[in-house]
Amino acid sequence: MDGDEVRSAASDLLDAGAHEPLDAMRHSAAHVMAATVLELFPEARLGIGPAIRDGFYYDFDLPRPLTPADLESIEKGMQAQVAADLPFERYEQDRDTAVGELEAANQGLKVEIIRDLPADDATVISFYRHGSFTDLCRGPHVASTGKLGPFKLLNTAGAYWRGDETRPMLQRIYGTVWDTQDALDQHLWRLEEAKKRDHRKLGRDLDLFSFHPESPAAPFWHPKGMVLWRELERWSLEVRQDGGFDEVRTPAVVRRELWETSGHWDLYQDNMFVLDDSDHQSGLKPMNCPESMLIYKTQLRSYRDLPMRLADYSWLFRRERTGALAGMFRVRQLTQDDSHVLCRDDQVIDEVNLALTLVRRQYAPFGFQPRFKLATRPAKKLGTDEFWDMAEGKLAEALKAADTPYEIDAGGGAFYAPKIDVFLDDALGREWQMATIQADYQLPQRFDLEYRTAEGGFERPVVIHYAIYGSFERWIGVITEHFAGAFPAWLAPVQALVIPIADRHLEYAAEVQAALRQAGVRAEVDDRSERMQAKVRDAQGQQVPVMLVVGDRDAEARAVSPRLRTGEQSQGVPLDEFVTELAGRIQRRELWPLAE
RNA sequence: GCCGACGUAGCUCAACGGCAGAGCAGCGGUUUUGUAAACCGCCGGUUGUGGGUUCGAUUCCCUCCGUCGGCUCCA
Repeated sequence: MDGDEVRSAASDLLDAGAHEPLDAMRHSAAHVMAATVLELFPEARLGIGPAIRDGFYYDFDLPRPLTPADLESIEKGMQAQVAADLPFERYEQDRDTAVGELEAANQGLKVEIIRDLPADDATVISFYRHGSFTDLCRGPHVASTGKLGPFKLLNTAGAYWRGDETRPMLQRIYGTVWDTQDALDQHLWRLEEAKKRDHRKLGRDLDLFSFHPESPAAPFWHPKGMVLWRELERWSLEVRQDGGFDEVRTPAVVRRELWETSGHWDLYQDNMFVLDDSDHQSGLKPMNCPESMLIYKTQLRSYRDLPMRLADYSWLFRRERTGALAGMFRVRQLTQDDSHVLCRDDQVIDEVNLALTLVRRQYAPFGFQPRFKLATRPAKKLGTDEFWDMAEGKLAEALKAADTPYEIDAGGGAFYAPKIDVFLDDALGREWQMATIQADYQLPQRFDLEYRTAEGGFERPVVIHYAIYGSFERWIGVITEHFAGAFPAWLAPVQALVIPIADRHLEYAAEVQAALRQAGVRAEVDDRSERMQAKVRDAQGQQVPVMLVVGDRDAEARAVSPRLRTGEQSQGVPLDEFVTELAGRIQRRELWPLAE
């Protein structure tokens, strides 16, 4: 669930919002579920129950934790209500009556919602009723409970009342409902498929990385994972180099004074690993930017030096809260493909434009089509409205200059600057936020950066930050799930596996391997004393892009019989010809071989 | 950090108050094979940790560690 869903969930009762038929169905399903829960637990207090992407949830204050068996009985109760085909009826009440009735029904949480509604007379307190169940609700709903599509309750989870961790924790039940059985089955299949592709499982099966309790949430990279990492790194550095970047590297242990200057000591310390030495305090760096500021300041810069583009791929350390950790998606030690551009104010648009170009280029060999959102000023912000008008305007202009369609994420900006967020849709239709591009006017001020102008005066530069993969860790997690472990050949840890049919073919297999390696292909020989069929099976399991079966016929003709992991195979392909073709595809970073 | 669930061999799982088991993997041997699993044998465990209840705990209770689903956080 992403941030937008959270926001829409929280404002559900204040917002007519859902007008899609599917949304109405989902919201109605939440009511049907709440009705059943009240039957089973008459003392239950109701929180909120909105439609969300793919389904719905409802929050309850219950006398005891729910069990999977409870979910089953709730589902049964819901089925009964669907069978009864109870109509949904809307009615309105004035504020006092509504509060009185809800208080009588022990629904204090609902009372709180009403109390927080705007107090003007135009505010209508509307309720929806079906059967004996009524709920404070803006609607709309389907006509009757019989109109609910096929549904399934998925899981339960704790959720703070109104998303506030100082408030009581309620029990949330998630469910999904669709207009057809087919659509429901497909959704359940996607959930199932996501489980199979889980990068934590594939990372182990493909021997890419491991996690250990000795260093929770910090990945240990195995040889194959490291190959993948280096390929990704090589590609992103190539993109940076073509974009006019220079690479730098900065220390991990940094004294407190720097973080005080950057503001992290005050604002981010909870997320930092702080080290105490005898005479001073330090912090492991959670971000690279402050240190790049120091590099900038080692000389008096001229307007001619700008833009100065620095890439810093150092290790970062963030003391993430235990409950937030999630495989590669949230780790405590990470590496960003971090980019800082120090430029003049009049260069901001061009530099953001360049960033957008680099983002698209870096994503291309993965087959991703990024989508962009302009995240504008939040309620709690630094700086004047004039500043925000200017900063948002520049980002918008850069998006336009780069001919980039985008959405607006109103209020989604950081408190000190607007940003452009970049999103990807993976093979299962899941949305991931990856890159973020920010034009930062605060940090140069904090570090008192300046440059000599043509006129001999001093001006303050702007810093544009972005990381395109985001972090290597998270990127590897995402692409592992996107490709289900079947990485394109240019990324695959083993690109070609030579499979000799019998021991007498080992010598020729070694020749084939040497020819491949000569051409820059990561090639191995499966010299185990196994049947060829078993070697093929294992290679398929490891998602090796290309298997090269060699036997008598091949050795004699200096040929190979390739099999792609897609199942496609041919025989007697001349060795040189095949090596050239494969090496070419790898060098061009083709999205190959792909299942259908 | 909070709510809930989970933790048994390298992996996937069984046993659920009474001798801890299977498949795969690994190792040894046999087999030398033409495109998704050859055959035989062997090894493998202080049931995450510490404590409690019990004649007896993998099983029940508590602590801690870790993981998972969410919430919160993601300057």
